[in-house]
Amino acid sequence: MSFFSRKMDYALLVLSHLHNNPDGSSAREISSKFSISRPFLANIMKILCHNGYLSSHRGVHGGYALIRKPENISLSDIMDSLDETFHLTDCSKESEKQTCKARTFCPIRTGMSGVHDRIRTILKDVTLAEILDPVKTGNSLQFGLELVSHGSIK
Amino acid sequence: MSFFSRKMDYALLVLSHLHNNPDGSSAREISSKFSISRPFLANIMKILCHNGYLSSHRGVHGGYALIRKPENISLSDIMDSLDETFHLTDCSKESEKQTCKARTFCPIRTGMSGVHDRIRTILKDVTLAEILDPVKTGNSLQFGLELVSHGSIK
DNA sequence: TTGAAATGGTACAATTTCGGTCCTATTATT
DNA sequence: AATAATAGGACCGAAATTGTACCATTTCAA
Repeated sequence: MSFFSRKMDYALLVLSHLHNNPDGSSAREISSKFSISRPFLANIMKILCHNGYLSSHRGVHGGYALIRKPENISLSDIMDSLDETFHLTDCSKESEKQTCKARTFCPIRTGMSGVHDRIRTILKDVTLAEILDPVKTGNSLQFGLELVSHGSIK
Repeated sequence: MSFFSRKMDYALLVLSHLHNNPDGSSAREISSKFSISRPFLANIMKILCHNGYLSSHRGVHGGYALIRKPENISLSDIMDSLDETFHLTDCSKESEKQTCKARTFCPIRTGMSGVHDRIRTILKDVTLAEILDPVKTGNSLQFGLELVSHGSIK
């Protein structure tokens, strides 16, 4: 399985596309451009709109437009909006009936929490702007270059 | 969903427990100590053994023992052994029929790759030793402290 | 020598999550 | 009036995760 769900991928695509099309676009247009299921994409756009990322306009020439600045949207924000808040383990979910019977003497709980925070820090730091233009942002410069030489995604 | 599967959690528990019990232990013992399904845990221990982390000994007083040093076991290693190699997106899986039809013009591929590498770096850097004793290792010191003050896992 | 306790291997079943569909209502444009 | 779009749901099938079962083999001890 992948760390990012398809919902998350598509949300990023939507936000990206709308950033490049300031006049807005429709679910039909985006689904066709990226060969994605239209109803599925529509669901995601509804969510993004509901969470304040997009403005919506009904009717024949309706559609969505991006209303939040990419610099102010973190990966963590988006995941939260999609109801996919990051958790390293079940244990790190705060609410929920904690079924783990070893909490009081769990030998890895503290150590795992450090890892949790390190990954969460990345997700909070990386913004949509950085995803869209990785070279311009200082934070990701090294990694953007590393990508090219390593070619971890081909 | 959690980033780490239950398999991964249990594997860490096993490795941790065996580190604290250098003379070895059995699946029965560990499953009972942590209130975990014995057959399920047994399956995981088989895998860990098969991948060279543990030595096994059959028979009445048999069991498993840790044979690799915690400092030489990264989270990434364990995930790979469990057949759960980290991928940020489907796109970052190299083999597999790449079904994404937007590869050539995907606006987020490069940016995502940077994030992929940053998380992968953490998973490769963090060792079992660090999980077991987060304060002693320099790398995680800051995060170990952050944990206490933030209390992200309660 | 027999039985119990352990691993080895593998197949199978239950459950949950994910990815996606469908339907109806509402709004806006032409 | 027709069409194209969003709004808000319920719903479903497939796949992954999680857990079980079974049987064989090894080892030790009574």
